[in-house]
Amino acid sequence: VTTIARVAQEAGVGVGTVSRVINGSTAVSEATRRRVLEVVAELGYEPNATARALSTGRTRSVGVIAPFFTRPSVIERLRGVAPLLAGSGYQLILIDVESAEQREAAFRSLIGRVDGLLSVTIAPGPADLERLAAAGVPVVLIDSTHPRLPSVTVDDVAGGRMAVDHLLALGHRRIAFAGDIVDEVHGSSASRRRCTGYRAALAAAGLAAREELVAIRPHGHGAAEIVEQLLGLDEPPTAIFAASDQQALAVLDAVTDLGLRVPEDFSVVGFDDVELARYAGLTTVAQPLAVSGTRGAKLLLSSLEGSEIPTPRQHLPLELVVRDTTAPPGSRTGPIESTARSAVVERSG
Amino acid sequence: VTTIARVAQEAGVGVGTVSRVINGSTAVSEATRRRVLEVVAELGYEPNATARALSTGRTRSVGVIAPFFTRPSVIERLRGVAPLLAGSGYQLILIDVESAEQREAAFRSLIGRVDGLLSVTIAPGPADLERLAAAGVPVVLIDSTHPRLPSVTVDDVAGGRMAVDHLLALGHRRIAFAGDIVDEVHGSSASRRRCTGYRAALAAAGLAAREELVAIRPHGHGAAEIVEQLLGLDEPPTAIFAASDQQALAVLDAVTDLGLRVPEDFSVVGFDDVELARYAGLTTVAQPLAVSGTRGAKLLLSSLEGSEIPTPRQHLPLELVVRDTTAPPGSRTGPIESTARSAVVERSG
DNA sequence: CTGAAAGCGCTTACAG
DNA sequence: CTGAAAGCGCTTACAG
Repeated sequence: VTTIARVAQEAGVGVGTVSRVINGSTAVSEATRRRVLEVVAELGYEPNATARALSTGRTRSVGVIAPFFTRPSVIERLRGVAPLLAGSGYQLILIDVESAEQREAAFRSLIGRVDGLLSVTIAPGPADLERLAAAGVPVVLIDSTHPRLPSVTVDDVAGGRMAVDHLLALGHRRIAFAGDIVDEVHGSSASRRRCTGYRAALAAAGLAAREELVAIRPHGHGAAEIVEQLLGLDEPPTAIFAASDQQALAVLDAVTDLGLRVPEDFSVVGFDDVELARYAGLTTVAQPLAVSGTRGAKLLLSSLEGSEIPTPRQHLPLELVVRDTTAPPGSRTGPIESTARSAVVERSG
Repeated sequence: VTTIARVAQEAGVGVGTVSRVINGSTAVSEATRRRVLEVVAELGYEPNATARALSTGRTRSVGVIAPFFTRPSVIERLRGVAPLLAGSGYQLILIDVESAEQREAAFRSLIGRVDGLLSVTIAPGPADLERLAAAGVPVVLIDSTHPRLPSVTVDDVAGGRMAVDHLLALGHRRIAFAGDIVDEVHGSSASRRRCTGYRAALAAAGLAAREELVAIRPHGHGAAEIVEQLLGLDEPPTAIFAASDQQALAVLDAVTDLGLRVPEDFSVVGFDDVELARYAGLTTVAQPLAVSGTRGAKLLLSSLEGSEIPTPRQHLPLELVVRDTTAPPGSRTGPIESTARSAVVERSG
């Protein structure tokens, strides 16, 4: 591998001079500049980014931390950040967090590796935050907040209310909630906030919250189980609000497998408005995912440039998108028949 | 920020000793080991990855290069690689290529930044390849091949044949092809190979290829235009094979917007079997995307460990998945009516 | 305008 | 078992 020393030798100059022409310093005579550039091209020299980073203290890359970054909602956020980053000359280091240990390691492993951090859904703990601050690494949060960090979020509580208000307006009275589990890996308190909105909407309608209608599961898993359980109740719900489209889509599948028709027999509302939701015809609370990425990236880029951030805590609007999975409650009110139930048992077996 | 020197000073030892305990060298007395570890914890010391990389020549990270990595098909491939990489302790550096310049810079920018490279769809050029080889950076290709590089691919030509054979078996005779444009950014010769399969299937059926039925466009764009053009022909096609699900889905939308019913009036076959395809009920040629990522990652990890790679060129199986967008050709044979056409004009205006 | 040298924060033979 | 020192490949004051 050709190094700067090799180039310097070949061009008959000092390494400092080579460094200067590479970095576009003006203090170089046109003649030497030309000669050095010639040698660089000839040798196909490319400066070692690691050495450069160590020397300058700048890595020219930003880290993006996200739990399960291949989830559709995260990807749609990334669709917003990638172009901005690419345009700014920063490299994108993606840290996928899929376990508690990875979450633990994520923030510390990035110190000295990145100039800035974009953290989706999860936020650094106090210790990491201090380290990050000491290292001068700006952090921007997407889908979570922190008293001392810029963030771009959405009003999840209001979103939850929107979803349930829609169901209430259709005439539903027994409305279930399917939430994502909140653990240290996912850290999705968004699900919890949406549940708060769910409860608030019910309360505002004068309806008592019924705990047997609230089901919390790891995201995307156990939907069949949830549905089976809910529909097995003496007074089964006629509709469900899922804290994410992923969850909602899984519920939709499970309900359909049970032989119920959506929305005639059962209504489903999701959250996010992921691309899939459109194809599935899912009624959902839409949040501008790509925009959240763009905004987050912009905030980070500003911090990186040392600019003042005028509005460090940005809120994005929510919108209810009514499609084909919600309707007034149908005639079916009792528990589902045994044949349908046996279908579930088969499935989970 | 605390450095190794600070820790050494605080612990009253040399930096070499600190380094040794951090790296688990056995040649350290239990007493000093304990003391150093104490100081490390107390100061919250984390070794600087950049300095470490420069010193050892190993970055402990691998680069993944992909054009438009947020495309569903690429994401599904990444779903295969992320867990493997995370499990191996390698960091994932993602290089999104969205322009010719980025493609140009992608490979060279990674030298000295990564220990290995996973390249999706695009392959390094001769110059980059040489540099990579000189730097000792192993490269593995996914969805493309190179005489000197390990790769995991699929038989696109055969896939194209499968799609068209299906359409032929249904009775279609005028079958169009919608391909992704092949440029230096995307470099998707997959589309071209699938077109080869398309032609081969037609030829095998004794049908002449009609060039006016072959449309090549940038992926995901211009589907409406393609459809309008095709259906405006004197002898319009009754079916289309799209080189990707993304393309197929766009075609589907365009056809539906024209007031045609799918599959009664028009059949559509895609390629990939992306998650969306299932929800859209798209008939498609399924390729194991996640598996391609897993295999690629495995190959790379093996190279990184210096192991011999038994089968450097892996082929994954293809499978036709028949869903709701294909059926025997219906009665509609003439050009579409003017009312329907005006709808298109509106749309593109 | 240019070279020699120090320094970035580690690791690792080399002595002892 | 441990310290001092060289070296990784750059950048950047500092002299000249």
